[in-house]
Amino acid sequence: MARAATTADVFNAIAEPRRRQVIGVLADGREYAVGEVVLRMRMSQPAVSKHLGVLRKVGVVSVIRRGQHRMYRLNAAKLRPVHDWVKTFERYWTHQIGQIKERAERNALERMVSSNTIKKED
Amino acid sequence: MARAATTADVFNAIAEPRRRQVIGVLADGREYAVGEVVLRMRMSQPAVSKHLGVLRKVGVVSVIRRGQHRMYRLNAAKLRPVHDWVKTFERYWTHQIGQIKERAERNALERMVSSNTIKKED
DNA sequence: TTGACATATGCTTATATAGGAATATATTTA
DNA sequence: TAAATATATTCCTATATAAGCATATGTCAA
Repeated sequence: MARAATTADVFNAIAEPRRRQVIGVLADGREYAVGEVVLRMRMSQPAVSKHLGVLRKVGVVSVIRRGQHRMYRLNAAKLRPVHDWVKTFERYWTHQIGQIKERAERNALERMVSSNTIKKED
Repeated sequence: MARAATTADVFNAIAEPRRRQVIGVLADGREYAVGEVVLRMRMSQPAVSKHLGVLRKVGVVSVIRRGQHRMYRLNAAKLRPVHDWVKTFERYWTHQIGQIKERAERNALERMVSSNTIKKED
């Protein structure tokens, strides 16, 4: 089995740095024509178009046509699964780091006691 | 240029669902032997070993050898770049959604005015 | 209609998977 | 030493890039 497609889900889509950069351009919530994105990034027009295409397929951006332009807009809500998933680890670096470390070590000891490494003492 | 390696950075490493699942097992901060992870997931031992290998290369997990076991532990701090990046979009779904939408539309209108679509009226 | 402009798409190439199966490499125990 | 146990590694294959280049498609303007 090969790697999942970049369009498989948001996690895969944002794995590419250039794509996060594109998202960064749209981050102010305004809509941008492809050409405007190209100007703000050091990338070719086809490359930008393709990245926008991936982001569109996963719903992270939406498009509407206006004249000869295609206006792209960020649909930040689609980033929420990433946010929610990684947020569950917030506690590991938000203050009480010491406490958490301690608890982990205490638990580790607990497990050692019931591990086969020490089964001799049974 | 091909897709970046899964070991290129955290974003690529966590793109794989199975890998997030492995992280989920280690999420309590305790250390786990490979076999324990295998038991908690419906995956072969080699598969788990490989995923752990990727996570180790990007520093998301650390290993220590204890007897014939390899104890893996989550190093959640490495997930922080993901957290920090996606956190900047929190405002889009945390309350005031209406306001933000409004602002975006107002800006969109502003841009329309100076766009060539309406240049006729010049 | 013709040309200028904006954007998407097709093609090519090098590279990297993820998982299964088999096997190698410890390490412990009898 | 041999068997058992735990984990890593190798080989295999189908699949999917990302970027550059050329080109197709669509739209506006004169």
